[in-house]
Amino acid sequence: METRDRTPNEKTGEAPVDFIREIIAEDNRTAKHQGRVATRFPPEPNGYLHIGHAKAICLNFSVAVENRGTCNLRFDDTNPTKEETEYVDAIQEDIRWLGFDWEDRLYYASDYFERLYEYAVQLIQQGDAYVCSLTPDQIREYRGTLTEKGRESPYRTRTVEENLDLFGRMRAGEFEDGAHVLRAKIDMGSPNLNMRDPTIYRIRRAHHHRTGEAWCIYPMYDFTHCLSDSIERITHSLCSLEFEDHRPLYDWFLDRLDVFHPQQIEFARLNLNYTVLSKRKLRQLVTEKHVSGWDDPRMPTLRGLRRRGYTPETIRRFCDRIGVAKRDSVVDIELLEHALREDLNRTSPRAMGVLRPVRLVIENYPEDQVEEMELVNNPEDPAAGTRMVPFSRVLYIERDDFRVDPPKKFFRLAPGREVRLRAAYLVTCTGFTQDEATGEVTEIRCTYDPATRGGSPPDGRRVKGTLHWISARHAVEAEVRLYDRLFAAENPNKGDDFLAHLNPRSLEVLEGCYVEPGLANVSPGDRFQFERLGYFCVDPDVRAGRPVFNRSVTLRDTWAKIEKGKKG
RNA sequence: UGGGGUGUCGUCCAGUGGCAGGACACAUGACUCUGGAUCAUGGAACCGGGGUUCGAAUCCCUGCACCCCAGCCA
Repeated sequence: METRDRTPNEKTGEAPVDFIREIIAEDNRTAKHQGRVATRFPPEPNGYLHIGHAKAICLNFSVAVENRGTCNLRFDDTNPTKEETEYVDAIQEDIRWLGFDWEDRLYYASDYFERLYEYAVQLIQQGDAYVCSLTPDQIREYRGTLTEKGRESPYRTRTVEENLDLFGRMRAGEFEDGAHVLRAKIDMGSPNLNMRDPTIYRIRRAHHHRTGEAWCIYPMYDFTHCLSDSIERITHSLCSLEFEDHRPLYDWFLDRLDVFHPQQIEFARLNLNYTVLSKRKLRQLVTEKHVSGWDDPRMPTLRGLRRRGYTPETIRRFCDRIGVAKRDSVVDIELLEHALREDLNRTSPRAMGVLRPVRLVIENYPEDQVEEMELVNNPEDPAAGTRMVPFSRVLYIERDDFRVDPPKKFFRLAPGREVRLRAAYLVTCTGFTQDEATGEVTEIRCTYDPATRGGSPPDGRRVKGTLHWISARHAVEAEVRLYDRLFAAENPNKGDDFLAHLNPRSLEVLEGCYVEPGLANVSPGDRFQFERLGYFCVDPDVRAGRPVFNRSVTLRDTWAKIEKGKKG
């Protein structure tokens, strides 16, 4: 695994550690667990993993690796009505893609159902749990409110024998769904609602993705999670902030049962601006078809990011950079984009692609001549070598690269102006034709200077603009999908309708784009930097002979900024 | 009005009694056959009010703001 790059500490020169790594280091120092470090990533298989999960995955797995410890993958599958094998497969695939390995430590909370049942029996025997026959509404009513204490259930005083009998019959399927629940007997007067006799088992006749119909009672999260951690001898159980209130309960079960006691530590989950990360909202985007699926390149899911062209390295590096702390925060999406550019700049081969083509005719270039121009594949990586690209009399250039009436600081092509065609020749614009009705430029004409082959004028004259181009005769047609952020509002969660903030221009599909002939036979997942435009990734949707590219992210664009600034 | 948390540049993260630092973003300049990359420079913050101390982001007191909790979800 690559070295971490967290902010260096001035005094020690070492990467500072977050508060969790600090706690673990201290536990190692005091040999709390004989120096053993065991973490786990515990997803519920009821949805696809997203960038927020990546933060937790990176934390749990990295902390384990750094301490020569282990990180288990455990599916928290205690609610059969919501969980499906489709998700357990997808989750494993995504974690592997991210680059983490749980080796043979794949577990399911449902593996522990029998032991959990025995623990529940023990609780009953100790007088720490009872079967409650209140209805859900009554339970809620008895629970009290944030400011008022709760009242004890009339069933709270059932004898151990009666509870044992009832609980056994719950398991045996003698009761209707919802007729009874098993509750921990703690304190209805606790200011912490979680301690007001929480439900630990409910009757629910539903097909479970692993245990099938074997059970009709299922344990609740609070009971299951701490004991699963204990069974796996997890040393540090990392979870998000909203479980802070649950920690006393986590500890209570382990103390009452007198079993191995992991430490729960909470950290702030990731929030990203211009993004929603709640499973409910992501699901809604999919089911209501605001996106094409869980892997739509605009989705913050790992599958979406992958299809967009993100690399595992980018995501891991991003997670390293955002750090781990307890305060709620909203990370700027630009930091993610920066991580992507940084990675792709280093690794992506360059290519030329003209997205919105306009014909450029070189009047003094021989009609049938073709020259092969040598282009550098990656200036950041000399080992990537060079390639030959055909050049001829009729080319396509980017519509944006020509202006009839150029604004200040525009140093691309315009009537009378000279620019460089990348790695080819210097050309001077001699004229253009326009559509009479629309005013749209239909063709640009120019002459070239044969002495500038390769792009370097022998007289050393400076040319400010360099344009990318595609030889019309050799052009490969492509579809290009221009993606932008899915939401137009910085915080789409604000207000009661996040869909109202959808960015209407989050996807623009361009047909009739042209790319270098070398890109005729690309494969899904191949990444390129289209010079001067951005990073692009080949989509799985390739149709016969016509590649489809997704724009992962644009290049930083100083000119766009200048233009935008003028208008604003 | 109960309980649990959190407040440091625009954003994220450090700093744990001794010059408030890094990254992203922003701005300026250098360089450049990608208006990319790279390099240099700059502006920019300790929630408020008291107190302790030679010295406070850090310790104490007191306000304030924000987040989470009333599933038989996780």
